[in-house]
Amino acid sequence: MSTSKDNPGERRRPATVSIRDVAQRAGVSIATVSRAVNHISTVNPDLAQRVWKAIEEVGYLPNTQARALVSGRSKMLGLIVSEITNPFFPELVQEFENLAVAQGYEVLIGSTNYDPARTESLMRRLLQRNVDGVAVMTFGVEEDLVKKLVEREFPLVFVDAAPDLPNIHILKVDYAEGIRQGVQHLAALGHRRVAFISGPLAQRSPKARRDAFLKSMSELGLKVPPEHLVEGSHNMEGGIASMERLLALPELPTAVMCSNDMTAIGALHALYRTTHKVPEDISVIGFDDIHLAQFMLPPLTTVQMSCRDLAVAAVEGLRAGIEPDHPKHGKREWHIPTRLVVRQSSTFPRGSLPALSQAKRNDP
Amino acid sequence: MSTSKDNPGERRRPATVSIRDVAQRAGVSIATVSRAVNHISTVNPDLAQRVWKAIEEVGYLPNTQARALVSGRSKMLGLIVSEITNPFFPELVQEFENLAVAQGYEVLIGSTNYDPARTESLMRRLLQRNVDGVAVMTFGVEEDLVKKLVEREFPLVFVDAAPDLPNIHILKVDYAEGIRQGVQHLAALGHRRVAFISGPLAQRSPKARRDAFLKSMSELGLKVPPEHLVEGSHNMEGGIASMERLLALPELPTAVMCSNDMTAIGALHALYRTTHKVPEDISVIGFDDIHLAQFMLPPLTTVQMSCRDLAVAAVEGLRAGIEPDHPKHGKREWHIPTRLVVRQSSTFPRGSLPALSQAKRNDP
DNA sequence: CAAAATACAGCAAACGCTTTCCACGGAAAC
DNA sequence: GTTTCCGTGGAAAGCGTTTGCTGTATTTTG
Repeated sequence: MSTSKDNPGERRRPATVSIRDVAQRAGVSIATVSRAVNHISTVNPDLAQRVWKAIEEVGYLPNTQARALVSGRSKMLGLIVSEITNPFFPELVQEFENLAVAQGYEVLIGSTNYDPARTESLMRRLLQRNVDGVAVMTFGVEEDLVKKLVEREFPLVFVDAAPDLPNIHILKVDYAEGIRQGVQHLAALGHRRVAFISGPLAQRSPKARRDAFLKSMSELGLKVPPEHLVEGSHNMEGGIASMERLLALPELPTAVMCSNDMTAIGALHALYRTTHKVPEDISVIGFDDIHLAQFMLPPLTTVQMSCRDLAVAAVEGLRAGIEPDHPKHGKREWHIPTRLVVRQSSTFPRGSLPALSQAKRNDP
Repeated sequence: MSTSKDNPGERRRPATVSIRDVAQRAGVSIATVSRAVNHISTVNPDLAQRVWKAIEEVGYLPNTQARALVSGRSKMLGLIVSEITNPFFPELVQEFENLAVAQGYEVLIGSTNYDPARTESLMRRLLQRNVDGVAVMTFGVEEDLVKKLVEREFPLVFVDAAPDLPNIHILKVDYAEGIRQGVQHLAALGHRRVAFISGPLAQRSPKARRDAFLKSMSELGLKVPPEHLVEGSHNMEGGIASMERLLALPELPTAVMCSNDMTAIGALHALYRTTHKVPEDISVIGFDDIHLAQFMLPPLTTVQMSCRDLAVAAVEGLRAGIEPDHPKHGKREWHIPTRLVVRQSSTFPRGSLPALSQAKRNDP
């Protein structure tokens, strides 16, 4: 029956306004209301006018669930991140959400916290809620996570790497570009002993960053002794611990690159507690360029990976997989550039004059 | 017709497994499957067993949308925050989400960014998605935001203040408690000139914090000259700017309390750039106790407002409003305690000896 | 001016699920 | 042995939308 029956007291929970109320008010059938709402051209403009007026008057909001049921599209997207409390992700979430909402989608966010069980149940939740697609923005994909979804031809977006299957989109972050810029920046300043604090190497993306670092170093003929490669955890605690390990070394590096900004911030903190000055004694470079980076002391030189770029590609990728007539329908790979942002946490190594005089080359 | 009809090739987009597939597989009616899924006691255990087995085999996930449509419950909660990029909120979101999910709810998150238009459309989105309740955790409620929802008897949770209406729950944060502890802590150390950097005073909660500060100060007979009260913006930029204004004063305060941690962190940064040392020259106290606080240099003394407490109260409040037989059904106010966490950003004012003169340290 | 084409409102059938109603037994009560 | 009752499962009625089809004015065409 219509929600707006004669007995106004006997409603369900929320006195929800349905399409029938609008129809009654406007004196038309619900079909006409539906068509008016969806801007279907066959409806008489006068009638449409009347319908819109009625909608305004009764305060009607189309029920998305019912719509989803019949259209098979929930207009919801899943967004999986590894840790919402890592400052990079809120920035990404923000961008993603803005873009998605602008396209009429709602976003269901979940964080894996690197816990497979949690990830498993997260996937189930998203499927059950009938999301139209999922962007997996955790920078380290658990393999089994994919399988669950790949079977159906489900629109998915991954970062860095993913199986080569229809409707699986992939955001190829160009780590090499930005990291090479960072390494060359340091080398040009005269640094020869550059250490690297990585993320958890079990994950693909931290590994890719470290590899890019090693490649860039070797391109310049610079050696990286194994003790200059330490494994962090992509958070501040890991950055602090890793930096402390580096500081315990008999021969200190003159510069440290970090796999992400939180690690770099942790490194800065570890250094503040010592007598070593940043950047005079040790230069520090981060990765991500989170908002916080520019407020560090000194402001952090870092490799920027724009979360706007990431979000745009993710949403477009998803839409391309969902909407059959999306312009980029065929596209499956999206290039995400990175670039160095020089601030004040990097300078000449102590005792070395501008890069002209590479006087002290302790490293062959 | 049934999804599992004779022509298995002609499905809609995602080859979704429906309740009918399970029924067919288990050789029972869909009603039986439904009852088994919902653990209704009247179903024969043997049959239930068979149903569960079939569910497992075909990989069935109940369609939440369809469920919501008929039950009138979407099992989704709205969570409104002011700025997802403010580190306090991701921590809150995380807690809230964990609790909600544990109760079978999904969470739709939105940030207002202090923009009324954005807030307006956010509300509309949430209503349209049929969320069962909304927690408005932005610490400064826009009045008109309430009206939209209050008309229906919609479960709502607010922080600090809200109209006195059925199903409107309110999280009363006990600012006085923690802030008094902070002020007394400073006074006990010997501070007499304590400045306060507030949040945007147009909002209720920043104002409440400032009032709590003023009250605590006057309780101790300490005067606060107007120039020691500066208005920040609850972010780092505001903290930096406000601290700089304080530093330009002819007579500096010996301690600064801040309305939230990001402000305090900004203040710390502003101080680092000068010759003033924290805490030797100026003590700094924050509010919130975000994760970052303990990693500051020096680790930040701050008033803790547990976002776990907040999240628990918010979820319980919402559930109390949604589920008619919830234990706390009548409850409408929830008390959120705050307490001082002393770290290393606060100490004796320079030139003053330990607080012998001042009676006794009376922080609990 | 009749016939055909067009425009467009309304009916009714899904969408996947829950819930209510009812029929069918068998067990307990008389 | 008949009646009452209860546990059980099948059939059907929605939940709020969209949409294909039907039907009726209205307009265009020959």
